[in-house]
Amino acid sequence: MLSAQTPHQNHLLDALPAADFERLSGHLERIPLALGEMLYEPGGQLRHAYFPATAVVSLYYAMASGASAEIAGVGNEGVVGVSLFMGGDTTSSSAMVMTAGYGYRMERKILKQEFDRSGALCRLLLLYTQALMAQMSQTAACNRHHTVEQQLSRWLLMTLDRIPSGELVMTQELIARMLGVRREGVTEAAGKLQHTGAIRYRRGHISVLNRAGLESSTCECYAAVKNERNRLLTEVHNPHGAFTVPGVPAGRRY
Amino acid sequence: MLSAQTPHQNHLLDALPAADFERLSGHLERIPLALGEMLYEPGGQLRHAYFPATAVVSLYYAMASGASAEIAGVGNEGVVGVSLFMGGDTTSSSAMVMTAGYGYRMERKILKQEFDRSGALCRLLLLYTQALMAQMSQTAACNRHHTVEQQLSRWLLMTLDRIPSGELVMTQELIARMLGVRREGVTEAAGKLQHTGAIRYRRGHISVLNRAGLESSTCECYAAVKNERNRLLTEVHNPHGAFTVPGVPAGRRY
DNA sequence: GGTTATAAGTGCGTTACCGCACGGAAGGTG
DNA sequence: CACCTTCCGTGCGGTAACGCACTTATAACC
Repeated sequence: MLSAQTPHQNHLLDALPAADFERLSGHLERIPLALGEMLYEPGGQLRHAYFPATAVVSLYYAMASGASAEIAGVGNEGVVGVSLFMGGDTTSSSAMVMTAGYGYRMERKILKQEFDRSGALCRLLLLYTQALMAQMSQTAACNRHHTVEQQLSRWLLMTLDRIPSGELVMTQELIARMLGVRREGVTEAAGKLQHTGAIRYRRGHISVLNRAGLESSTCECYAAVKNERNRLLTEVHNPHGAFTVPGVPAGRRY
Repeated sequence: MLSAQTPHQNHLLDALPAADFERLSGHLERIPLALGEMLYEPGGQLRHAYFPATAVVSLYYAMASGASAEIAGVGNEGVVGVSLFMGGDTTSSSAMVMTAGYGYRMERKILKQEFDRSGALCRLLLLYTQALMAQMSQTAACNRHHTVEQQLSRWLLMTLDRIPSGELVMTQELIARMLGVRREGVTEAAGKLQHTGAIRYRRGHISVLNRAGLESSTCECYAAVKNERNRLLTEVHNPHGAFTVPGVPAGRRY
């Protein structure tokens, strides 16, 4: 379980006022999330919500043909399982761990209870859900109009923003499934990015050498999603803002 | 304003228990919605939420290049302006009336007040928002994998489900902008559908002659969105279910 | 009823991506 | 070290959709 002194590194949890956090901390279970682990599948009953810390999770839709497409990614900025508090309990999409790491999970019942208190967590969850919708919208538009190279760059940048290091453990095959394109298409696009020096590739590992290079290769969608999230969740990125409780040592939040 | 005896024909409003509806009816303003009318634009401050009755509204994203892509459609099953109660107040997408008709609008402040009561409307709005997210997800996946003809069929079916008649007043140009494809692409796809006898086209009017034909031309996405919406909002389509208040004449709801 | 704006159809070269079938390389395993 | 699985690179024909230029039709308007 989680102590108030631990830097837990999920922005939503971090943004909670001390009182709310104290009430919940005993119900937050720190768990490892392994690459490829399914957090939920279509129609399955969700039992927990997951707050990623160092892990990154993909929400994607699997078609009848076997093809798939990522809807949105979730990392330390958000939570997996919004349908728990939205009331639907499950979804028609799937959630898979794309970058191994750890996170915190909370039981469905506890989350619902807390949500129904209409307190800080409720407000944060709703705001995050709107940010998630913005990401979904952008994904839909991006799928329609942008090239594989642009989308790959976007995907790398968004994942990079969610992990502590500059290295992604990630096969092209998996990226291709998420982008909903051929594996060869990813190979080709990644080759171009490697050629310009933006990334370096070696068998399941991508090192980002030049962020600016990626940013110039991507489409407007990356910035659009990021801006909208910042707008909606400023206090989450600014923990000494509205939610800071007087008397709490500055060092409590990182 | 709206009397409780009026069949208002928005499923969310109709699903409200009598007590909740009474409280709100004075704040619901029946308004015409004209083709092409913008209900909101990116970053603009929303002042009302709109509950379409016979009108159909498109939520879409406009890219810097001028290209656009529909994110989701909203008709009598939903509400335009979820960001009002989600807390973000505005969005990065736009909302335009695609089929003229009428609807009901409610002031932002009133909606927020009611939402914060955590009553029936709150619950319905959250469930609808999840259904909207499912639609967005499906749009993203559909954009990635399906042909223009499949998407056109889906689009026609979804619009058809939201209007009383079998005739859509709609130019190919506008459909193309919403699907994010070329106008010629729509011409070609519509030509095929007309050839098989599914629809009939004449300068800005589409008559659906054979629903089953459209359904066989579309992808799984149409049924997926519809099923998920039914799952989430069953009581909305079954007004004599959970929300029916004893003592209210059966004829009150149509 | 002739004019005009708008909507819809057509043709053609171009392009991005697909599907498939390989060959080759990296890295873990016995 | 040799092996073998997994991952990555490449080539090639096929195709859906694009961009552009243009014609034809339809309805509305004076």
